[in-house]
Amino acid sequence: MEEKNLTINDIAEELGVSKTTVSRAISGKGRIGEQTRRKVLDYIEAHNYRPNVIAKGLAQNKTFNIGLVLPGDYNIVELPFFQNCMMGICKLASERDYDVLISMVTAQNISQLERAVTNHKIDGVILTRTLTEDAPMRYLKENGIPFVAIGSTDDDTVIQIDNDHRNACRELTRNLLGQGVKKIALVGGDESYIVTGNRLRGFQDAFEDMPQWQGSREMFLNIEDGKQVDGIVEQLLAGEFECIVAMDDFLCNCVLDSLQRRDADVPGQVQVGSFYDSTFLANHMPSVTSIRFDVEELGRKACELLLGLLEGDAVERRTLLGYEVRMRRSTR
Amino acid sequence: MEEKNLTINDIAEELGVSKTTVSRAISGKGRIGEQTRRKVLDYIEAHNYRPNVIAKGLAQNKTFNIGLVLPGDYNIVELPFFQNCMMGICKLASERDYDVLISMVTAQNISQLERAVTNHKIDGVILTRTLTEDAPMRYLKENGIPFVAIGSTDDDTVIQIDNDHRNACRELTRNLLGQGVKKIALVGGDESYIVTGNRLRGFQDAFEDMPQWQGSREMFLNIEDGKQVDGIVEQLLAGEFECIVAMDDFLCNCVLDSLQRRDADVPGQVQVGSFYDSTFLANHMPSVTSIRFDVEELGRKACELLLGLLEGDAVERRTLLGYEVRMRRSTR
DNA sequence: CTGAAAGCGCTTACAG
DNA sequence: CTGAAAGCGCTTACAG
Repeated sequence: MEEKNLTINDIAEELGVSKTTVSRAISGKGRIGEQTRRKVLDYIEAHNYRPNVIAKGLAQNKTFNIGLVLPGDYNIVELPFFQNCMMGICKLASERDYDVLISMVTAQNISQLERAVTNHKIDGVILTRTLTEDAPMRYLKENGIPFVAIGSTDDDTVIQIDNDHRNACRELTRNLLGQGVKKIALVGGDESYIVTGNRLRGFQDAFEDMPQWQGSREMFLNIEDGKQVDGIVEQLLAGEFECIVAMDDFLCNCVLDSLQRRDADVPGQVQVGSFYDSTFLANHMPSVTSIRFDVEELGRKACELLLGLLEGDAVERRTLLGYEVRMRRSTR
Repeated sequence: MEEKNLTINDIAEELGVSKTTVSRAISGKGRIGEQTRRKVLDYIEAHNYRPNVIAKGLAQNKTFNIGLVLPGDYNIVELPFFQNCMMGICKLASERDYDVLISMVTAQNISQLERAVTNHKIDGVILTRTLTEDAPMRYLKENGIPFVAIGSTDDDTVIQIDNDHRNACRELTRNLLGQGVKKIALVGGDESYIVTGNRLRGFQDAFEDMPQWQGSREMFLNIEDGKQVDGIVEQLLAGEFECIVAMDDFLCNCVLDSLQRRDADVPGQVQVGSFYDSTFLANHMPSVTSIRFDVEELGRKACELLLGLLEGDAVERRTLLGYEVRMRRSTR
């Protein structure tokens, strides 16, 4: 069990070859006789030797670690997103023999990220969200660290990957309008999140798509808590709005709570939809119309981009992943 | 900005000393003249040199990485727990110049953990939960990897740290009984989670504490979803139970939903409590009586234990952290 | 107090 | 096709 760690040196001695040869057999780089290769590989297999990645890294000036930046100041409904992202990233990294090292940052404090970088512990970084004023991103750019951003940003020097929020919201909204909704409202969150802008644009796109649509619409942004939502809902009920779309499940949940407390029937009196399905509302009664993204795949692809970047591949600057609009019982 | 990396060698040359001396100035190990030390340290400060931790590690046969094992198969309400844990761990690790490398495992697949270990990428591991049949734990023990477990286990050769679930549940239950509840039920989750057993025991302790208490109690375990809960609630309402305690916020939420659908007033007709406050129900109306733990502190302490272990300190085998019972409006 | 040398476990020109 | 040697950036006996 506790067999002392085999090294490339041990193997070389044991097999009567040089360690150069052993190294070549393992890496597959450099010419080497087929027989010698087999001999080495067989030995390795038999003694299940695993090269020391750290030493390899030192020699190649790499770490085979990628940094994953996770927000320390999250909203609870965002958690499944980060978790699924992380899963996709970890899986791909693992397949390619990289490891994932995490740095938790807040808007005010990115010291964990700085540490990982200045300590030479990572080859590149994945950002799991983008802000309009993005400290981690700025830091990485200034220091020339390779990174990819999950989320969107105007800065098109950064490699970014995102779900197509805009078109997803557009399609969901269009569906609603197409069903004859005449008074519709949008409740959205923090505008310092870039995704908020994208969702908003998608919502607006839908109206441009349907110039024949007649009715009134109302938009509320930077809404933070249930209290505010409750006020808005009160106002909307008074105005006899028939449909409320929330930008995410947290807000949507607030809307539903508020409607329930006010005895408004969903979807009879008011239809409700969410622009982001975090699985929070999956089991809600009635089930809520929303949009589904494959977040694990998003993480996986992001990681693939970063590894490509690190290995010098030409890499797509901007990747947009699909979506799936799910009309459920909270709308008609 | 893109100044090529300074090495210990560059500094030695620049200062006309040996690299041994530079190394000693940095590490503080070995005798060294105060003047030389200052000189080196000043130079380092001025050029803000950071030693290459990887190289240091190679020389010392360490990595300065700890592995964090996170479940890939989680229930959504557990997420804030893992997130807060991670925060505490990352903060302490960062302070001590360690990094945190994550492995996501499931009951069937611990390959990410195995990779990190066999690739020599970590010095030790933190487990973020314990199961009765715990594959990661078994693997770590078999391979002699130092680790600490967040959560409890019977195996007292393992270093473990946990919140005092048992006493917390005991106190909460006692409060309820003390208020004159006569028919009380417990709804609990998966018994393969050790914490389930602890909560159950705490619940039972309360009755032993109050032998004078007269009434009926009912316990339901291994409950998985809202459907099952709904059935139980129906049965309990029929039996005129006045209090339902759920083992966690997920189940509690199911209970509340079910009660609401059945028009049962909380706390008027039925009082409701939760044995674990994940912040999910924090904003619920009415606010839910439950137990609060300082999870970030838990993670922090766990990390402290592991680092102590790695540095050869004598380390407490079993650490139990406090709790806070919060009586709220869902009970009287 | 200080330094030369060997070593950690790999890789990679260079020479043969 | 194969190997001796130098090197990645540190540490650490050992000697002085």
